[in-house]
Amino acid sequence: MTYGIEPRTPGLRSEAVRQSNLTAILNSVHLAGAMSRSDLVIRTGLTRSAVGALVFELAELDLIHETRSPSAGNPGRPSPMVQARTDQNVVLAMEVLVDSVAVAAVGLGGTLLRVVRSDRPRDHMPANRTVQDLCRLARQVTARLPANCGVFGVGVAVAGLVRRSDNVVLVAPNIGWHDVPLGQLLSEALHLSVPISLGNDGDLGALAESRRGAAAGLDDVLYVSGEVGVGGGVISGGRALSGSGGFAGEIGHIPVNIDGLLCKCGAVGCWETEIGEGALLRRCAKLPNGGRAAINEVLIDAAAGERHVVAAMREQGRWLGIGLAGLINVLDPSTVVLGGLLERIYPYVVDSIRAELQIRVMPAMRDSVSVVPSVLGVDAPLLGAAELAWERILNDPAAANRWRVSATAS
Amino acid sequence: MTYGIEPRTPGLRSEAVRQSNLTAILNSVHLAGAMSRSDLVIRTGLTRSAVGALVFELAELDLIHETRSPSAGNPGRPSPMVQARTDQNVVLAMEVLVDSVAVAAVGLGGTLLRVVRSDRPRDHMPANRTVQDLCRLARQVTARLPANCGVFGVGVAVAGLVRRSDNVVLVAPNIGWHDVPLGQLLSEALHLSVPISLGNDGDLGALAESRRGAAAGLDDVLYVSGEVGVGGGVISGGRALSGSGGFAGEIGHIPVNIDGLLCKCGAVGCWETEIGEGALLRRCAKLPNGGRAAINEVLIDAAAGERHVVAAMREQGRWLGIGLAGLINVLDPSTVVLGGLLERIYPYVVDSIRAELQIRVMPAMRDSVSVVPSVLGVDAPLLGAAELAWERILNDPAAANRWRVSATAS
DNA sequence: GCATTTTGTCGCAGGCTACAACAAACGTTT
DNA sequence: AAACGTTTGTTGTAGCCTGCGACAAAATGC
Repeated sequence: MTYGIEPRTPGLRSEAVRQSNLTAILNSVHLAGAMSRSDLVIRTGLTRSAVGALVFELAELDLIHETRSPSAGNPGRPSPMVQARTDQNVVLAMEVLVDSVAVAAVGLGGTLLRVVRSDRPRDHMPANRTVQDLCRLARQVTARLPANCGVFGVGVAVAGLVRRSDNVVLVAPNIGWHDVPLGQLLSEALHLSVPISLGNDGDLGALAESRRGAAAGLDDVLYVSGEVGVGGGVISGGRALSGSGGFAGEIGHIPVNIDGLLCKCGAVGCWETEIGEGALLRRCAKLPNGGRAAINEVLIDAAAGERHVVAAMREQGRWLGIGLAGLINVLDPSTVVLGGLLERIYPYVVDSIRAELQIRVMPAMRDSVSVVPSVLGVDAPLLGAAELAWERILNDPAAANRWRVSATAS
Repeated sequence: MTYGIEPRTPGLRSEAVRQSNLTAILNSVHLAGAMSRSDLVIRTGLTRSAVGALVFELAELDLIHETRSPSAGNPGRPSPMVQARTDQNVVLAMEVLVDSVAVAAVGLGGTLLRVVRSDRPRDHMPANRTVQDLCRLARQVTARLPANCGVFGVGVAVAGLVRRSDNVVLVAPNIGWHDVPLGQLLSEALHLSVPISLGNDGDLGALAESRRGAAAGLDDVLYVSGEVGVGGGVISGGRALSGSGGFAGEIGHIPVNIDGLLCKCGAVGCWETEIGEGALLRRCAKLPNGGRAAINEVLIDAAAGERHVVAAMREQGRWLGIGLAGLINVLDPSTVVLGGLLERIYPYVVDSIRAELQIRVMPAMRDSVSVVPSVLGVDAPLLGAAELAWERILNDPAAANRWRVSATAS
């Protein structure tokens, strides 16, 4: 349901059709999993001969392969299954959060092949230490990949504002970074001559949940992730909402309580001050800097039904609902996905959220929106970073061999 | 600066290239005005021969025509100017606001050829009366069109929530409508066998300002229009943000003042209660229902520098800034366009807005966003409705003759 | 084992643009 | 005024890509 007017359209040459159709096929098996060739014919609307040629080309590129489909009992010649060559085509997905870093190999098709996480203190951390950590984890991951495995790129989810044009982390307040050229540092340290793409962890979490998670296949998704800070991302019309500088989705700092508390950002009454980790600990009379341990205590108390913790959760949910209501009125998502800390407290806050939405969201939208917990959990940003890294290949599969690098060469 | 991953891609046939390239040419002269054929070659990246063939086809369809370009003093063979046949190709643009209706003929290229407005009381108005009014105005407009003029469609901007799939106005609180099949009613009453498209006035205002107004050519625009209610629209990545049901952009009801006033929508502290017409009148100690006359008085007082009106404006601006800050943090627009009442009070509120944004918007965005008044003024929703009506032709120019209807035939 | 159904394959036709060579129309220079 | 250089429209050929129709292949069911 869009105003389908296209923006400035550059001219197309006839080869663009081939490229677009290769993308359609590869994207199908990447996102929807293995399917038969005749499924692809239906999905794309192309003819059997066209799909045949396209599948052949992708198989030549070693991106997909065909297998005999198990006879399903139908009459007629069986159509071979087309599936992504997951284990021979991977990207590295990395994650730089406030209190952890992680590296994973993600196969074409979205399979998480190997994951290595490493917790770290919440102190401010110099960038080169982080780069060293990431490289160490990356070596652990690549060492265990099969010999004939090709690596196509690196995607990095960062808990901060990222300038995508040159892969610089402009600000990562909770990590203490400022104008860190993370892309360049990684590229020099990794010894892997593949393209590196950075993205905001909230944006990439949203991407992952809308592709493979709680909102799989949905085109209008709001993802809210409460970690130390509150981040999020918006998928609208199937595309990530990026904004003019790529900074869209800074939902932690929408003003919701004008008479509220001072936020780390300098303003008063940001949403983060009411729904962040600190707010929950405050309401439960715990030390606001108690970190993960304190949160775990709170969750245990909540599960036990402790009266004042349950009340704190209700209040937390009320503020969650207030902020969500505004966002829903602006964005009209079909689904709101709650991740991070918000996923963990979901059962205790969902009722107060729904009550608040019932009051504050315009009727047409309040009946259609659903609020659900994340299903990808902590893996969401990693899987989103992988999607980001795959983008180049998916948009031009014919050029795959130009980007493929042997995993063991590093 | 987008995460350029495309959503589900259907297969393309080779004719899609022609269609896309025709669109590129027609869109160029529609949006950027007349330009030479060699300009089109540069703009599209196509070859001279391809552009030649495309321009020839569009001229055959009577959508564009070529004129000898005035010799610019350069050496070389002069390139003919290509321009839209504005006066032979029009759409009807209609507008249903709370206290006025309007109809215009808008030529290809966006020229406002004829406009007829009609004010009306702010009472609730039955839909068939409005339809009659629109038809009367439409006859006045079409009667004065040239004889050989073709009409391609009707676009309607409505101050309410619109379901675009079947052109039904779900709710228009200030007009008192509920589930009105306006598209169907108009289609029966107009006796014009052209497609009708409805859109929300805020969304269409945003579209117009981002195409031909204060944010012309910009891809990430937030448009806020304070009329009786507060509406708005978002252009993101060059596309109108629509949301899952097409209801996105209901920015009047984001919660900003949790201890504030009861809104007509039933919630407390909606933005509309702080920046709407009623809020301004309240702060100036006027009757909240004084309507346009009272607003005019306030503006005269403000221009005269009356102390308490200026103070009221400052407070109005502060709340404008608070709400805008949240929206900017979420959407990262390059430009915020203020329309309707907000355009008229712009000079008196802009400083308080800027001050508030300075505190509340994240650093990376606050330095890049600009807040400007509308340049299309009251015509913005009409011009947006016209863009909506042109959409079909722009996306498939070769089918133009299938949709063209003689203006005098009605 | 034969009919039926479904699907892959092959050759030809149609549509579209790139490319290169040529022609046309301008200003400039001699 | 004529020759020259420059820019641009035009024309014909080649290359790319998909649709279409006919045929072959591989399954089920009687």
